[in-house]
Amino acid sequence: MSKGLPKRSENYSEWYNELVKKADLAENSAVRGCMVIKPYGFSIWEKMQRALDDMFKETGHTNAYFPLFIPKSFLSKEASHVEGFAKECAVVTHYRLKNDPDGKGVIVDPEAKLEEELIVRPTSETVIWNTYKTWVQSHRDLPILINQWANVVRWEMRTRIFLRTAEFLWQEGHTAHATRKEAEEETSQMLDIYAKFAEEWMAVPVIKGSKTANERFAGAEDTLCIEAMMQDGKALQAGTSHFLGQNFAKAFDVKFQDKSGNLEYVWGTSWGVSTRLMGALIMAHSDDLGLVLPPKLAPIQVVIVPIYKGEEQLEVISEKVKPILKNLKAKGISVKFDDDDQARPGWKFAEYELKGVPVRMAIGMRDLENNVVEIARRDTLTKESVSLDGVEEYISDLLEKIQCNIYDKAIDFRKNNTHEVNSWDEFLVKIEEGGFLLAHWDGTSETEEKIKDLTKATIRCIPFDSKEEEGVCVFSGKPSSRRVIFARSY
RNA sequence: CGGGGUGUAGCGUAGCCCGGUCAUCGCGUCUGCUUUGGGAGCAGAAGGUCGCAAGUUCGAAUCUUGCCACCCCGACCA
Repeated sequence: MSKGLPKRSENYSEWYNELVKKADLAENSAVRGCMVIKPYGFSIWEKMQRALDDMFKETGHTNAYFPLFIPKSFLSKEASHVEGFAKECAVVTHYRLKNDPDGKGVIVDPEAKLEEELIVRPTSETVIWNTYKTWVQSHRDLPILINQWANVVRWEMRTRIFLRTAEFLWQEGHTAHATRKEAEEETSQMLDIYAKFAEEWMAVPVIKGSKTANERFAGAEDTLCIEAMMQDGKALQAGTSHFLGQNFAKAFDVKFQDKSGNLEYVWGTSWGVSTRLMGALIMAHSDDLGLVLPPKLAPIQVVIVPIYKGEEQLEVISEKVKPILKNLKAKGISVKFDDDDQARPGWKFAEYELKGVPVRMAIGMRDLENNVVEIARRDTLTKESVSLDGVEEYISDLLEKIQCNIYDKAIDFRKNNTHEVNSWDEFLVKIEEGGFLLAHWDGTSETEEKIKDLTKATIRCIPFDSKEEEGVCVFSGKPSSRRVIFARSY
């Protein structure tokens, strides 16, 4: 482990790449655009999965699994859906290899060509709706509330670890309902869950809103999203929830008989968050010393570093630490006692800072004499001496404080980097400074496109909470009734 | 797919312009002793098809050509 991370202020993306590697979250793999998620990184993802999965279950969803491969013909059934994904699909054409006749390794057996080529799922709407068709006949079969945890593949031209990889892990919820209203409610309920997760677990404040037509999911009638701001001022879409209308029901002929005996098309939703959230988590809180993890998602919440000379002192300290470990664990706090003799305290301090462990306790003979322990916070980098009596309570309160503090910090950052702009000149200046711009927009795709071409900024969302307000489009001067959020994004 | 860059020990690098004891240095690893309150010190040791292939040459990490991989910037996207 070499020391030192690039500075965020000097090269943000290099800082990010190095941090991901040095904190042992993930690394690039032999396959271009794909990543190896390492144990430390994966355990954060597992914590995210657990929290989200619990929330899905609480709202009546169950998990299931649909296949990785999709018949090519399925993709072409929903016109806009094909258009959205066709350019980035991996295609399976053969099912067998054979030894190269020239003796060099293996080749694809030309004899073993598939009759119908298979697409590696970029998302599963098509297989799932093709299945729902057989599951739904009556209104009694509805709603269907299913989620799956899976990997998907989108053949991206440019990839970035966690933020955009060719293969990524995610969950995709796919629900079917009898009424438009119910499907719409589901769509917004799931968005609320994502927002709650982002804010309460990840400590990342998000803005809820809907996407413009340009940014909408291919195949959806409406796409809702949560948008977060990263420390470089760029926006990151952290989750999406789609109201599919009857688009997929019509494409796959999914009908049900309602109470009065009429045949109706089913209403659908789909919603997902991915390992991209790992990128959001990293970029929202971390600093030049390494990761800063919210306690609720930290694989190790507290690390105890003994400071000692010789076996005997370590013995004494270990004895004192034992009940603390036990009590913290009893409170559901994950704690590690690092008595590894191979590394010195200073090295450990730096290492756990790099890995974002929220609380560090250092305990040596000097502390024992005074019945105290030194407690250091990762988020503020402050240290203080705390009495050993009732230290477990103290830690448990501190973890909550840290969770709140990093959320507050992120919210302040967003506030300081969000600006209302009212003229095109102002827009051009502010967009270079980064952050979110609240501006009036005339509602047309043409204007949105032009602004994107000129500034690389897109409309991240039309926020739900934006107030009705008369104004004129920042670009075209046409009338507008509410502000939207413009930003450069990941 | 365009434009730029990089490829030398597990990791990070010097050397490349101007071919010849040049394979450099740091981290890490191993051994021993001393250390332990912010990335330890000393002594010793191991570790390399210089991305791959062909060519030029008496001689190639260095020059030429081709290929491969990765990174950055664009087009595309969660």
